[in-house]
Amino acid sequence: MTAPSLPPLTWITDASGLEEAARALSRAEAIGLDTETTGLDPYRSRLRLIQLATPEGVYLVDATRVRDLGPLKALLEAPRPIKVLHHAKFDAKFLRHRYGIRLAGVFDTMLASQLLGSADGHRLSAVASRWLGISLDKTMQRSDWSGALSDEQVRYAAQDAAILLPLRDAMRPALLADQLGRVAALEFAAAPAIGGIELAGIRLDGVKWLALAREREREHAALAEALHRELAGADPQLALFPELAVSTLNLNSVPQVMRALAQLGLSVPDTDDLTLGPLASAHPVIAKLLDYRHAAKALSSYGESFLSYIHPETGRIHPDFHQLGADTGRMAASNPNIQQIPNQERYRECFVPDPGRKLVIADYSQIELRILAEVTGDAKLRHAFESGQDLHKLTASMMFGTPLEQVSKGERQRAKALNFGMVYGMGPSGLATRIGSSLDEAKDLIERYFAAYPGVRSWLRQAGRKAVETGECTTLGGRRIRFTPPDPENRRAVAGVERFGKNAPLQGTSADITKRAIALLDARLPASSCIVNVVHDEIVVEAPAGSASEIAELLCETMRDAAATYLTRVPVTVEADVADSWVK
DNA sequence: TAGAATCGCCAC
DNA sequence: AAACGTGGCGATTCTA
Repeated sequence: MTAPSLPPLTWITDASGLEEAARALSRAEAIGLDTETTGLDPYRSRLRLIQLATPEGVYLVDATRVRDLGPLKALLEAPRPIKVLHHAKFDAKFLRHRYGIRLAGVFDTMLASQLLGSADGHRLSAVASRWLGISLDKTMQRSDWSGALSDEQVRYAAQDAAILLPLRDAMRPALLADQLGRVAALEFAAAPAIGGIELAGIRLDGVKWLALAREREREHAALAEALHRELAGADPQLALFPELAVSTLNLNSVPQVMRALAQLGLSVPDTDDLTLGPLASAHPVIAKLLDYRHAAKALSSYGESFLSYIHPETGRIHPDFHQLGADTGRMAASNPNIQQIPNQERYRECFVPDPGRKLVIADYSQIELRILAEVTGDAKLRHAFESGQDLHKLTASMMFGTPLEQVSKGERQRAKALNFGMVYGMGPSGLATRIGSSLDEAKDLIERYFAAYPGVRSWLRQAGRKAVETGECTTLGGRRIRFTPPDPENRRAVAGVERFGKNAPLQGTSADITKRAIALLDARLPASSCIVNVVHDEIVVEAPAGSASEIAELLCETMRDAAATYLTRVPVTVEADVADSWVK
């Protein structure tokens, strides 16, 4: 379980050494690539070492002495040799920021490990141990890399790069045996591009945001005062000491609010929006409580504290994107979660381009329903998209036998709920709650929906069954989503897996498409433009004002190309807008 | 008392 | 009791 002996080390401290190394490296089929930095933030930390490994030896580039990586640029940006990295996004960000190098031809052992779906733990040490039976000492990882390096640091740095080659040799056959070659190529190509998105960040107008926050603070305070009066006044005991009551009742506490409501004669099983919403019209205090919670949420998540995410050096927000954040293959984001900014204009208009530039906002229209049409092959659903007509209206027309031009608002609304519900594996009771109908009515609607789209019924049934039986779902991009099959006796667990089995291939294929678009865009966009945000089926690019309309066209075309890689029987529509803020 | 668990809610 | 999928996160409450 010890590390193999280290191949010879070659220090690179000047341009001629680098050129010689580049010649040797370009002959390799694959090279291990790793970097050591003084910190995690590309804007505030420096690259200290660049380690490049071949089976013959490891080159150590002293980045404090070699400022120009020119001789390596072509090699790092070309598809060959393969660059093997662990968590390529991290190194790619530094290389792009410090040297303008757009890393390509990547094999990422971290992503490979995640795709292979082994147990948790995808750090290099865990992966090396799992695949090579080697124990790596990572104590040097967080050591001080800013000054002179100890022998131990150098050994550690070289070993991290050297280990990547045998690691790839071990993982590649496993990926191929598991039919994961296609999705691995997709993820590997997207990784440096996603690093580019983090590096670019997105500008937030702090003045505007703060004004919005202040407005909400006033709202919040007024609602809190009114609620305290109404809720505390109801308690005969507390009514004797209203001042005390005002200071003790915590409006953010579910049990406390529940008790206070009970004293008003309003006993509720839950205090969430779904439960209280229908009661709001009859009870003003509940309406006020919901308003209060809205303001409280706005303030805690999207108040003044949000400004701390603005990077002092760039003046922009640089969220973390988790490439394989969801089991379905979707990305997740954090610090902040840029994918859950309120969809209201007053928030979104605070996200702006630099002066003289524009935001180009593009999104796929109803992509998951188009994927549903593709995978089910349902002739009517495919035809609906081919016709280019209003899908929900068309669905309503088929469900209710109403001529297209006579479809009522209510009919269209119900058809829309059905269309969206199908993507989530919704059942009769879920639909009934959603649209406020009886269970029988919901059952009738579902029956009408499946009568309109018979191919959808059979596919969904099969997808649910397959997930339960095999413990696996697949996407059109070749992604395999594996999980422990449910206990057949556990009806709830079985139902849950059935719903997942219906949704995951659709959501996951959507992720495949968006990631493909990200990778293609990174290669096609001119250097003056960059992707600044991605929200599942939406891509935002910042571009010079003068070329924004051309970039919009390029964005649309590229997103369509990405979709066409996986959807061959259904047309895909992309809508793009050029704007001065993140508002379409 | 720190961290885990839970509730509630934001997005697509 | 549950009730349509995927996440992240703030505030409160629980737990060791």
